[in-house]
Amino acid sequence: MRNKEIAELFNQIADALEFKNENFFKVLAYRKAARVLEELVDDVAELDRTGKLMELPGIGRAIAEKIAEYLATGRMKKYEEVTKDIPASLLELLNIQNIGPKTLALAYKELSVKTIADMKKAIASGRLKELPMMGEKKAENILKGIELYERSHERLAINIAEEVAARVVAYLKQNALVSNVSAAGSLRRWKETIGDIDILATGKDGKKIIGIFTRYPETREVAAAGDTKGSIVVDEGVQVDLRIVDEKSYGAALQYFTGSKEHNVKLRAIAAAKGLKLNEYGLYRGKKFVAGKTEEEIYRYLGLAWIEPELREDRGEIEAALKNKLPRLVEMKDIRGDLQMHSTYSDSEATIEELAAEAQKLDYEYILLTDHSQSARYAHGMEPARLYRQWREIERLNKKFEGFQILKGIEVDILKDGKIDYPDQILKEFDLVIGSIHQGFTKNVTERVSAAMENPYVDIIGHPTGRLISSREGYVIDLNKVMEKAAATGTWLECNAYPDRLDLNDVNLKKAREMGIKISIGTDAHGVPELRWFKFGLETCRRGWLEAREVVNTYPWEKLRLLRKSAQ
DNA sequence: GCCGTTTTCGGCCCGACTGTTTTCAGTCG
Repeated sequence: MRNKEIAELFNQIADALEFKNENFFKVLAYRKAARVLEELVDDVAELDRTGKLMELPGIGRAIAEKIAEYLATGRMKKYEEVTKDIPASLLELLNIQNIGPKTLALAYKELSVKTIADMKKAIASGRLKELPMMGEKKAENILKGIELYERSHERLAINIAEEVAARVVAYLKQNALVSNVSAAGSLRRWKETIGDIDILATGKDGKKIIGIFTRYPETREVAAAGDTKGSIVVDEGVQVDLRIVDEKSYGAALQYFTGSKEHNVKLRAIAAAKGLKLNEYGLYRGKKFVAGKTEEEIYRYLGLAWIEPELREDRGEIEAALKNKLPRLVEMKDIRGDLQMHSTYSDSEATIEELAAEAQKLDYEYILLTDHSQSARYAHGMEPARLYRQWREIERLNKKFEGFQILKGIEVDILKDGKIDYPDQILKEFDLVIGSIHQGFTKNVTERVSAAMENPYVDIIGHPTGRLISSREGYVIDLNKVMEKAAATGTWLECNAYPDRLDLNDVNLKKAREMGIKISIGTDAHGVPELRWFKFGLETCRRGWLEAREVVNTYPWEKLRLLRKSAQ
C-alpha cells in the first residue's frame, strides 16, 4: 500500500506552498488530502483502479489526478515543480516553534539559511536579529524552539501525557481562584499520541491564575504568559497550555479547544448556515450570545446530539449526529475482564496470583491469562510440561474465588510456515486462544494470519498489524484481506491496549466494526501496574465507534464462551 | 484545491500573544 507514501508527498507540497506564501486554503487542501490518505484503510491504488478516489472527502479532481499520475509513473509533476527550488533540508525548519513561513523565507533569502545548523549560526553571529521585523527576543525564541525540537520533536505517548496532565490539573485545582479545570485538546479525544497538552479552566482573575500556572513546580520554561493564556514547558519536555475563560463560555471553550480542528471547521460551517457564529466564547446570533455554558447546549442549538470527544475527528460523526445515529460507545462500566496478559510462566514480572488480585480490585469478573507458546524462546515460551503446571495452578486458584475466575488462555505464535505452535488437541483445551505474529514480519504475513484464522481454535488475532508507535511500522500485511477472513471465519481481532501498540488503531477498528467483526481488548500486561492501561485500549475502541455488544469483554464468560467460533 | 440546505464562484478560522514597531506583522492553536 502506498497510501502513506503519497500522503507524505502531499504534506511536503503543503509545506513548500506555505513557504512560498501561496494561498493558505490551498495549503489546507493538501494537508487535508494527506490526512485522509494517512487514515485510509483501503488501498489507494485499488480506489484509483475502480475510479472511486474522488468519493473520498477532501479529494477532488486535481488531487485525484495527481495520485493517479504518481501511481502510474512513480512521479508527481506538481511535487517536483514546487520543491525544485527549495533545498530538501529547509522545510524541516517549519516544524520548529517560532519559525513560520515568513521568517524562514527571509532567513533563506537574506542569509542562505538551509538547515537547523545554519539557523543556529545566523543567530549566534547576530545576523538574524539585524533583519527587518527580527530582533533580540525573536532570535532568542527561535533558539528556544530549536532546543525544544531537538530535545523531543516526537509526540508524547498517551499514557505519559495523561500522567503529566493529571498532575497539572491537580495542582491547579488546589487553588481557590480556579474552577472547572479540565484537559482539552487531543488528550480529551484520547488520540494515541499527544503533541502538547491543553488545559482549560474558569476563574475571575486570569492574570493571577496564569501566574500561579507558570509557578507550577515542574516548569522548566515559561513560553508565554498573558491575561487569559499561558504556556509552559514541563520537565518531560512537553508544552502545556492553559486557557482561562468566563464561566458562561466554559462549554464553548471546551468544545473549541477539544477540537479536532477538522471537526470544529465543520461545526462552524453548520453554525454559519444557520446564521450563527461559533467561537471559543460562545454561539452568537449577531452580537447576541445564545449558548456557551455547556457543550451540550451548543450542539443542541446547532441541531445536533452531543458528540463524545473521542468521535470528534470529522470521520462522519457530525453527519451521524444530524441523523441522530451516533453510536452508543462502550464504557468502562460495561467491561467484565481483560483478555491478554502475561505471568512469570513466560516473560512477565507478575505472578498469576498478583494479576488476579489486581483484576479483582478493578472489579473484573475474569481475566484471560495468555503466556507465550513454546517457540517464543525470547519470551521464555511454555513447552507443554510448563503449560500443564500452569493449568493446575489456575485450577487451584480458581477454587478460592467467588464471582471471579482466571481463564486458561495462550498467546500462540503463528510460525513462519503459517502453522500454529501447538497441536489442535492442546489448543482445544484452552478457554480462548490468541494467535500472534512474533517472527517473520515481512514473510507472507497476510497468508499466515489467514491460515491461522481457518483454525477453529484460534479465537483472536493479537495486535494484528504489529506496529509499535514509537519505533516500528508493523508487518507487511494486507489488513483488508485479514478483515475479510476474520468476518468470514468469525475470528475476533484484538485492540491491544499497550500504549505503544494500540493495535488495531482507531480507523482500523471503525472499519472492522463496519464489517461486523468483534473486537477483544487486552492490556498485554507484563506486570501488575500495566493492568491499569486497559483504558487506553477502551478509549481507542471508542475512537473506533465501538458499542458494548461489539466488544467481547462486555460479555459474561458464560455468554462469551458461546461466541467462540468453535461453539457456533 | 475543495466544496455546495449560501451550489460552479466565492468562501474556506479567527483571536491571543509576542515582539517588532509606533499601529501591526508573524506565529500559534
